[in-house]
Amino acid sequence: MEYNFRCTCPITSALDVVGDRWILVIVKLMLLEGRYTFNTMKESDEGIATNILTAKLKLMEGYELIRKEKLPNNKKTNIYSLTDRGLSLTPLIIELTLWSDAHLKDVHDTLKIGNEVELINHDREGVIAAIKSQYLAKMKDILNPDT
Amino acid sequence: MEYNFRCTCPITSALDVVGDRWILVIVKLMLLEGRYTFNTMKESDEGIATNILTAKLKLMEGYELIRKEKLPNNKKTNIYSLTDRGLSLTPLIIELTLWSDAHLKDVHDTLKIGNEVELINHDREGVIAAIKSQYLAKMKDILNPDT
DNA sequence: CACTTTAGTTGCATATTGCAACTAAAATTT
DNA sequence: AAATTTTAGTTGCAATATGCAACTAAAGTG
Repeated sequence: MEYNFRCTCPITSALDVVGDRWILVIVKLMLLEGRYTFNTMKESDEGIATNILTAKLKLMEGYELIRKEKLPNNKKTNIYSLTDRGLSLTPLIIELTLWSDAHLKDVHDTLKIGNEVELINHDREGVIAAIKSQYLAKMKDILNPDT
Repeated sequence: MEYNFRCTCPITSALDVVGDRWILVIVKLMLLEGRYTFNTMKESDEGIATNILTAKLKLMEGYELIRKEKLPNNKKTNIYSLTDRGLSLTPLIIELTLWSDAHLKDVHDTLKIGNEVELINHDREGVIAAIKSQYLAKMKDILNPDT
């Protein structure tokens, strides 16, 4: 994978990896909406085009943010799952949620915010840990139905 | 300002505003590197082209992430400063720093990380508050030299 | 009054994103 | 087992964003 960093700054370098229009959206689809196949991702509200989805999934696999595998009994469906590296973007997702709640409600009238913000403000670390462990448990169940 | 949101998701909507290659980099230049004029920003390590810088500053002003003003005694130099909305992106910047430290050191050998990560891990909220208050004090000093 | 600084603009090339239609293999239905 | 549907893409083309390099105009400086 050809990383291409603009400079030595850690912040800019992180943005060289995840600073685009789609990667963090895809992380959200996987982490918070439980989507783990190509088709369920393409059917999301965001309406991502299939060529873009293909390209971004390939890129994210190269960056080791996600993994692509198949179940033993199905040669067709690809299961995409977040790696630890991808999962560790959870705090970023959390901060985007908080920023939206604080700053976009007035300019975006159909913005859909539930009670996540209160939960996060009450126990940020707990929410992050819960999201991660629920994700891992779910994917383990999908990839290792027994055990 | 014509916001254009893909859907009702708060995370995706936040990315509709700041999810590009430059906006958060510019926030960093202002917040952490003390740059507040066009020329000092263009001279940063990131090497941003002047047409892009012009376009992004205009966009950020439209989004009310930054403000553009002049000092009374200088009709030439524009002073760009972060609004509260822009300043509240600080936690996002912090998380990008942490993610870089945890995940890019091995693939980016010239990545420059100091002791920020320890400070953040020791007192995240304190670091965020300190960055914000130092920024506000500095800009106040520049825009209101007396008082 | 010449020179430099500041903040851009302009023209053009390349890269990224987006749309719509199409495809091939695997799985499912009849 | 043949036809249909599902899954995961690919392909061609248009539009938008990013990048490079040279240029400019107004303001400030020596």
